[in-house]
Amino acid sequence: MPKPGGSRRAELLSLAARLFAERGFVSTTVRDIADAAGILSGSLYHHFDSKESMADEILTGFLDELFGTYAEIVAAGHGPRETLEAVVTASFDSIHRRPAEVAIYQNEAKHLMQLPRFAYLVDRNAEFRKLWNGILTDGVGAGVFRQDLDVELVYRFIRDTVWVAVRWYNPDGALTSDAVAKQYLGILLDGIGTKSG
Amino acid sequence: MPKPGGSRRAELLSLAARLFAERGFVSTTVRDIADAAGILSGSLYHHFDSKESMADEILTGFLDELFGTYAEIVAAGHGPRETLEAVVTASFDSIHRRPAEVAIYQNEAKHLMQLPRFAYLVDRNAEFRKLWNGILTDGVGAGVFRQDLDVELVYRFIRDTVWVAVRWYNPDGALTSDAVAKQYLGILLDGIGTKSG
Amino acid sequence: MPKPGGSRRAELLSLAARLFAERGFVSTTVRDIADAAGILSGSLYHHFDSKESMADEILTGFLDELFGTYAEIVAAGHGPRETLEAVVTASFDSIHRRPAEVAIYQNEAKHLMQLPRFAYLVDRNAEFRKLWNGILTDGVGAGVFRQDLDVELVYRFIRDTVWVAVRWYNPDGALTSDAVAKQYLGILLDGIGTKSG
Amino acid sequence: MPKPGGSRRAELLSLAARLFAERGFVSTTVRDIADAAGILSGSLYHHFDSKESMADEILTGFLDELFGTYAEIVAAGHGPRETLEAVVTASFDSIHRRPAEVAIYQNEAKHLMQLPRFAYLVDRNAEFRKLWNGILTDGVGAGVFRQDLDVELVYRFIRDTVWVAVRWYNPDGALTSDAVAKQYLGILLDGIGTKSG
DNA sequence: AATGAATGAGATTTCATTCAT
DNA sequence: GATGAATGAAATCTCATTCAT
Repeated sequence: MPKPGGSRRAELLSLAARLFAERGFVSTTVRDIADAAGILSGSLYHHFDSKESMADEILTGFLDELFGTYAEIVAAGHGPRETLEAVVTASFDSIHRRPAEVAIYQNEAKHLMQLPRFAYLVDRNAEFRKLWNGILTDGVGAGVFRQDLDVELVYRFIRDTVWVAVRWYNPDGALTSDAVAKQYLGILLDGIGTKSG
Repeated sequence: MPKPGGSRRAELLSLAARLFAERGFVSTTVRDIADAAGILSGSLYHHFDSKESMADEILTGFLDELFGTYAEIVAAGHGPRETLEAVVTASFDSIHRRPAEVAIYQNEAKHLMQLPRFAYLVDRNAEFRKLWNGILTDGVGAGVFRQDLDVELVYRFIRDTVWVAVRWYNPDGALTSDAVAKQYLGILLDGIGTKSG
Repeated sequence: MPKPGGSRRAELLSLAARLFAERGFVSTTVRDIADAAGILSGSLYHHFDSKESMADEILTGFLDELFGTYAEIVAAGHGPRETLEAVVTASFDSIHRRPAEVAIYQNEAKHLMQLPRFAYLVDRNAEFRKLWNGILTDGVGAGVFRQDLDVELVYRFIRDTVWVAVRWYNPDGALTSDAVAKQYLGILLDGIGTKSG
Repeated sequence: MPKPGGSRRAELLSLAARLFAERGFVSTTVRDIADAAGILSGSLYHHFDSKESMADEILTGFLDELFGTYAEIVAAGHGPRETLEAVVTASFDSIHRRPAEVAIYQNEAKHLMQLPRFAYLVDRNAEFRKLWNGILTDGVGAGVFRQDLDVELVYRFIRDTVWVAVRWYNPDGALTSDAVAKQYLGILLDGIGTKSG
């Protein structure tokens, strides 16, 4: 079980992530992954001790990176509006750079979370909620966001809209993740209606 | 194979829908459904000829109803803003009334769509896009929505935000689907920012 | 369980025979038969107590008739050659009149014979062999058939060639079973070679 | 899925062929085959992807060999009588060497042929008919076979008689396939009747 | 005579995983 | 690092049969 930075490991994880994202965790067979890697399914077990552990490693790596980025943004100490813009932009950027990982997180977390080994997903969810909800609450308190918002509801709307974009966002397309973020923030902050609408 | 319309069939479909929504289509076993119904798994095949055909029937029924409602709204002939409000409200209402069906549509359509028997999902998607995109385009043309919108992008944001709500909306909770719709439309049309923000 | 001459019974047996002949006994489901009769599979059990008993009744009826005919031929007391011609002709005729029954006998007897309830098939086989083999032996003894024949082998060749014809003989075709019998007897008795061949 | 050619595969196919021949394709369970091989039924799927594909491989292998032999005979360029003798003898020989395969071809082809994957059986049948029918037609034209033969009928009689022999021929018995062939050709060419008969 | 619902046994197949080589 | 063969558990599905109504 070669643990440290084997590049073969990384390749295999990347393949697995792509397949998990495309077909779903349960529907992706160990043989699918092995086929994609050009080896036999049994051979995968020289690298990982289970299919679950692949998903685990994929998610852990992704979440560590994502929350690291969030931490940096918070550490910068900007106001609620700028912070919101930054986390939204960073989130769309993570969709751009790690689409497979985001998709797995989006689609599988709910089910995986129920397994003890994935308990950390529950914690990450709580952490995530605390961060985003906090930004909104601060913003309402600071008067930069409307006073009549149901913060919890707005939090959910934003969270879902941002992450679900992984379903259609194309990393190779003309529309950059920054552009998507800008458009979304425009709508979110000012609405789609005209003054007269 | 009893005719569609038998009440036992409907009961079983309802149970299946709930389980498919909770655990996912692939992870729900035929035995799970049979257990829930208090019969043996083989007995289900007296009513349906496969697990797939259960999903088929669930989705067909749901989509027929949903698009029927949409058709009525369009037929009413209101302006873009009112029409948008009506379809958003109707969509949240369908989440309220058919949460399992919406969840299945959200979570499984992408995979099921690839099977020939579910080809109609592709058509429904196109129909859906045409309707919602059309409302937005009309609204921009009529000056009730901002001229600088990327309509396709806004369409996706709205679509995703509305439907993904099925993940957290609780039909038995205090927050009604109408209230959710109102909040969302408020944000969508006017943004969360204050004038001064 | 209506036993005596119900015409519904006869209809159902006829349907079953056709299906057993076409698809094979094991591959024909009770539901196939019920479908063909326009009733539900459970309803068949008002007429017969099992799928096996249908096959039983079909075979018994057919064999009684066939061996009745053979008995009449033997009772006529003709010479070996005429008797052989008569049983061959009668056999092709039974293919004409009862193609489904013959096909079942041909294709399923080997397997059914192993079940206790079909033990009579073994007896019938022995009876059949005794009759045909006897005719050939008599013929060789009487000098109407060649002295150098391996009677057992010739018996098998004739038996197989005649009965296997059920696979291609078409009761509705232009070629009558009598014509087929004549052609076959011509070949059998005189060969296909020319004197000079 | 190991490449065709693995020796384990060949062993398993041979076992399967024997069982298919004895019990019939549908009545032979995958477990029967696995039991005979001393492994679990699921393990068979390491080598073959379905029961059907086993039958497929068995039949393909057999037919390739058989038609190869026929091609050699035709290529030898003998007259109709010698060619007929050669193909009949070769056919009885194939019953001797591959009794299981012949039995499967005899008993199951009719049903398997209806499946798309076994469409080649239809082609082989046509090829077979063309060859045998051609020999007979040539022979009638050349005057070595009687002028009054219904060639199509004779073709069927010969075909059936030869192949159906698989039902009783015993590869381990005293009667060799060559002896059977000689007896049959004797009857076929000269008849069983005496000149005076 | 038939329906509608179910049983229960067993079939084929899937697949993560193990392990000797 | 990989192969090739297998396990074992569980999945979907089939189907003859039963039985209350």
